[in-house]
Amino acid sequence: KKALGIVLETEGKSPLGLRLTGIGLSASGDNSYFVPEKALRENSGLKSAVFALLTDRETEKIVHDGKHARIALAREGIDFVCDFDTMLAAYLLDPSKARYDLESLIFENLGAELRGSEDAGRRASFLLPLKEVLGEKLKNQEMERLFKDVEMPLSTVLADMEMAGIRVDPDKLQKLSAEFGEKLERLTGEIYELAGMEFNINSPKQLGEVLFEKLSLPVVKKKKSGYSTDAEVLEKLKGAHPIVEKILEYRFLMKMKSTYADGLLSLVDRDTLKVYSNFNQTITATGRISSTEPNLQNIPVKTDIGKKIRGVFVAEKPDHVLLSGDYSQIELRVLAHLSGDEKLIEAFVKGEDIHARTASEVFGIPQEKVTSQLRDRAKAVNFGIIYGISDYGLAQNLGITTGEAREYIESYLNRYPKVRDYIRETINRAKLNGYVTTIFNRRRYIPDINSRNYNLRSFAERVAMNTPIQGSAADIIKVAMVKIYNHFKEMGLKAKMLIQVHDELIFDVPQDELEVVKSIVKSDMETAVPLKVPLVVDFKVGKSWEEIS
DNA sequence: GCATGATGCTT
DNA sequence: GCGGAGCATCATGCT
Repeated sequence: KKALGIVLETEGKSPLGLRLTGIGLSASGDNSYFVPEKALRENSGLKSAVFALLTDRETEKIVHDGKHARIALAREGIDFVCDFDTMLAAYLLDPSKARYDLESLIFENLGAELRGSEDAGRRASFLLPLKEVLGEKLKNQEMERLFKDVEMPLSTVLADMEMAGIRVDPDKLQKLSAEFGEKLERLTGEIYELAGMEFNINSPKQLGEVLFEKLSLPVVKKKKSGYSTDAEVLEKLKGAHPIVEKILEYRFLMKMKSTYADGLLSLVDRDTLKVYSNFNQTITATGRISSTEPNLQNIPVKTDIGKKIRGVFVAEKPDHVLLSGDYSQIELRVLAHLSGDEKLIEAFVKGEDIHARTASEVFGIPQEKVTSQLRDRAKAVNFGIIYGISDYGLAQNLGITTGEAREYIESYLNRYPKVRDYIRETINRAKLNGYVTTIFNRRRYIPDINSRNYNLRSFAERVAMNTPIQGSAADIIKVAMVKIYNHFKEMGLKAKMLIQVHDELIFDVPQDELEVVKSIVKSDMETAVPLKVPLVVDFKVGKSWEEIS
């Protein structure tokens, strides 16, 4: 196979406004070419030759940011899939870096310094040598399969998700915004009345002065720059003055209006009535995907008002529905797998209520006698284990003393001894190697693990134990996404993957495809990676995201 | 216009 | 002094 480095010049924002303005090509060493926009706009022989090259099976296509390239070329009618994405390779080699721009990679790996004026052809000439260096490193670190079989194909899946977009109902959003706005106006007046003055409620500084100086409320917590006024503080002050509850409600409604109602409205495409999120593959240190503009991974779900926001996301057409498939307790199942703890494995094999089972174990009572309060505490302990437990954090979360929290943790680790072993071994591995890994050998460096600073070291230890769990769960859902995408394509289905929210996938599905799509998604998600425990996926179907939450 | 802190939303 | 991983908004202070 002949290798070809490709650098696209583009203008505009992805995916709708993205325009191709030039192509740099380099087949080997010093030979590089630049195809300007003018040549791409006319039906020249050059243009068809270049476009043919971009889909040539016999050419190994090397690109920096293949997802972006796929989106840019889709507008030109090209179904572009690259063979080696240097951005993804660099991300796997060190997922904690702030940026993965081509210029830095060329400097770091090849020692060449590019001046700003270099054209796309010249930049393309570095892609082949860069690929050699990064590819060799991936091979040495046993990440070739993660790269070739997971991340590379996933970038195609994500590109198509970004281009698909998600349909919203702007009228519904507009009404919610107005409703929030009216309530906020009323609250603003009431807060000014109770404060005896007007001030900017959105300013933590001014709010702190009103609460703790003018109204003399007790100071619960301080921040670097003064009083803390966060929700945790306000909850404690609830009984002290009627203004506190009003402020809590104001904060909540302001969040709903500014971030969700108005924020979302500003991103709706007026022609398609869709939002086109960016699913970023090289941001998180653990291997998760992130989402921006809009962030579709933090749409409210916990409150009734929040759920109304989800109600604005709808299926694309009248005869389509939204389908969600979400992994049940994937991180605890990954922990059961990684630790090999017999009792934890048994709980999942038997299909038990895992939090109730934990409560039974930790508090030493039969499962039938577990109250909802004890179950909630056990649930917090389970989260604590996943996030890298600290007695302080658990105590904070449950409103108990650190001593009690320490007892809960000890009890848990005594009941699940191999989880204790697993945590100890993981931290030791981090200290020895300087990094931890996931089931697919994804790697994260933990530089502070041997720090003499207790805080830094403790944080690093929590990161060391959390990353293999969160990262392995990310590996699993990524594999599932690639499988599902390929199966949809093979079967010529119209169903489209729209959103990934860490342990959940959302699809737009024509009604008449629902049953076949559901069975594909179920088997691909549940058999994505064989673990020592079963993977269980729950499904919901509805016309809006609210209905499937 | 840009960076940072405080805050709050998700999994 | 602090639970893991993110992103968006507003206020504020700086260039």
